[in-house]
Amino acid sequence: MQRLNLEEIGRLAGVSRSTVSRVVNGETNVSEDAKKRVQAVIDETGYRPHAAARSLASNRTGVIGLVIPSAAATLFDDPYFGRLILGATSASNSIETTLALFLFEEEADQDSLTAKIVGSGLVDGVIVTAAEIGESITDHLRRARLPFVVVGRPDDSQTAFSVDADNRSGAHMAAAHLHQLGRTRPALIAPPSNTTAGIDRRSGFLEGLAEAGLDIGDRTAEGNWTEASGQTAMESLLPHQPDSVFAGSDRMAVGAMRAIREAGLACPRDIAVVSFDGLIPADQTSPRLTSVAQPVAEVGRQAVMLLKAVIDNPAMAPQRIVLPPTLLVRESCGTEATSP
Amino acid sequence: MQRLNLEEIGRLAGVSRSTVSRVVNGETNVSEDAKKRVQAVIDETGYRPHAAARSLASNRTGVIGLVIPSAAATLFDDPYFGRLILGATSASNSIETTLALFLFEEEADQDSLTAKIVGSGLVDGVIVTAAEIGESITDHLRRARLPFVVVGRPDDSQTAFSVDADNRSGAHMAAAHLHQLGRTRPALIAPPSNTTAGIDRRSGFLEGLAEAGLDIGDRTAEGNWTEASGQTAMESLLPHQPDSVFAGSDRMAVGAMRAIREAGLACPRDIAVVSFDGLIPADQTSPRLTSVAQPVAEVGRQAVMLLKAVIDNPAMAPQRIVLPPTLLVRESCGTEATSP
DNA sequence: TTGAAAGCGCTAACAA
DNA sequence: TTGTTAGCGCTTTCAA
Repeated sequence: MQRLNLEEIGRLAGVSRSTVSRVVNGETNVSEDAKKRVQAVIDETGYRPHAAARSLASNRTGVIGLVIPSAAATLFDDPYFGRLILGATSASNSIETTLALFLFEEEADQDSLTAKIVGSGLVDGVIVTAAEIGESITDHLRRARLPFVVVGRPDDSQTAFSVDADNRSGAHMAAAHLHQLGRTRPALIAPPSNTTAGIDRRSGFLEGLAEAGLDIGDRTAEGNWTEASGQTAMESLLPHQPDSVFAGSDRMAVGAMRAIREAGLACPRDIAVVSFDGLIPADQTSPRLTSVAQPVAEVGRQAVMLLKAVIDNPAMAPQRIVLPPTLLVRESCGTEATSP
Repeated sequence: MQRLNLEEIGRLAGVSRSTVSRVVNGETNVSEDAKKRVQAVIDETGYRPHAAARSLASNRTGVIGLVIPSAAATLFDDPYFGRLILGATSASNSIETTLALFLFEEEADQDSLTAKIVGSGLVDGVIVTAAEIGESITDHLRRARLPFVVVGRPDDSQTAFSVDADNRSGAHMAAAHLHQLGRTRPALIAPPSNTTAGIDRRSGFLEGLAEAGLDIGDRTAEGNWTEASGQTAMESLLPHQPDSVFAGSDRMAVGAMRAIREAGLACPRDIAVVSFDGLIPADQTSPRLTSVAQPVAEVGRQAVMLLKAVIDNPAMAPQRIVLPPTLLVRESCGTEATSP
């Protein structure tokens, strides 16, 4: 079984390899007749262009990288990255490019992997998930002139391409929801303030509160995304007698609900809970969690599409795509306004 | 900024491009002196070989594929694939190869994606997760003579390379554990019988029971991996008054525990629960779930290593690697034997 | 609209 | 131990 090549297809179709190449690449300057003959031979033989040869000649690999930094071990405990990968893969498939995954496990990996990514010409561009503020990867990429798109909010949204969920407005919605239901003593379990998502969710929530004429007082604590931290935070909040709480992530909300239960209080009666993410299956909590759902897969999809655009047109002006979250109203906030 | 190539490095080091190539590829027939000079230039310039050119000349891409079939949307709700990807990526990084991800979302994708994978010469080999019995992907791969390793138990373990957790012995351990704790009326929530993992876990459990002189009676039901199915199964089991249950997956166990709780029974007092997977965080259930943990990341790692071996030595004899699970004893079975 | 020909950066067989 | 040379399969001018 030997590999078919352009020359061979050309021979079978009675044209030169150049013409076959033109047909394969959908160029227009080919006669209908030639095109038809060539296509027939291709279909018949199942010919597929050789990726490496193509890359070498065209300087395009048809591969994009998805870079996920930081200790990934914990990352997969929540469905976020799975969803992101899913969306990105789906979009990649739809545009005939393949997705390569790069996980940084340790700090040490970062430099060597980055060098490998930019140096080998293996990818046409990369998508970088900006987990924490102050990444150096993007610097490397910029220096190497390798097209890249950031998922999240980059430090310099002026010069970078990025796709993000609208954390700010999502958190704002959560505040409005609590207010609508008549809650007057909201608390906040904020996500880490060393992440842009954390910063945006916190400020969006406070903004929403202010708009509703509500005050957070000292009913605020910070968690680190985990369930345990949500529980601890809620425990520290209980003495301040909140009647509702916004947890900056589903997992922290789960912890918070446990704290509420263990304190002998009821959710939503005593304390309404709303969270951010919308990633955990509805029936995994009781009562089912009301949450601001961010469109994670769609973020992945759009990131791929944006990256493709940048690759195809390197002169493109920086662009930031912000995708709206949706409020999933379930039972953890109740559905009727509490009487004041 | 123009790309450095072998010729250029050779010029700077005063040798031919062949010698540089030899140094880069760690061949031994190079004089110490030449090697040193070349290496110095490489370090200085940050030269990296061009992946595509290398592939074209050597017929090796340095890329392996990880193929995850079936509707992936639901797959990421449990941490299994995340862990697998993690292990595979980590191993790939350690052997200087990169991992490309191929997800089949729909049946339709399967053929076109498979054709793309085998036809384009994009990968040196692939790892296939065999979710369900009767895959046709492996047939394609075999026909194309593309090296592949199956994660799970392939239909024909005689002729294929595979890596798997020892589902059978793991389930066996679960049975022994229940017996040791003095439980005499065990029930089984079996995983789907159209998966090899499901078959193995069921038979391993029954075998363990038999060995302990216990009988399952009609205390058996089948789930479909989901929490909801575990709950339904447990509900159907309750009338048969089991004093313990083995759930074939963590998620089904969570559902089962909910059914137990909602029936007004206590776990572990009335019914001990042991599950398989060990994937969900311990404190996510109450009581914390006793589970047979399968080494998922390690399976991914070993699959990569085995694939590399096959790629490097195509004549290798088929090999199956089975990794032992470990019993995570927590509280859902109690820790002391119940009095008979 | 077509074909001829050069060359992408590398490996590997061969010769020296 | 080293260098020379011939491709790998494709894209892409350029000329016809």
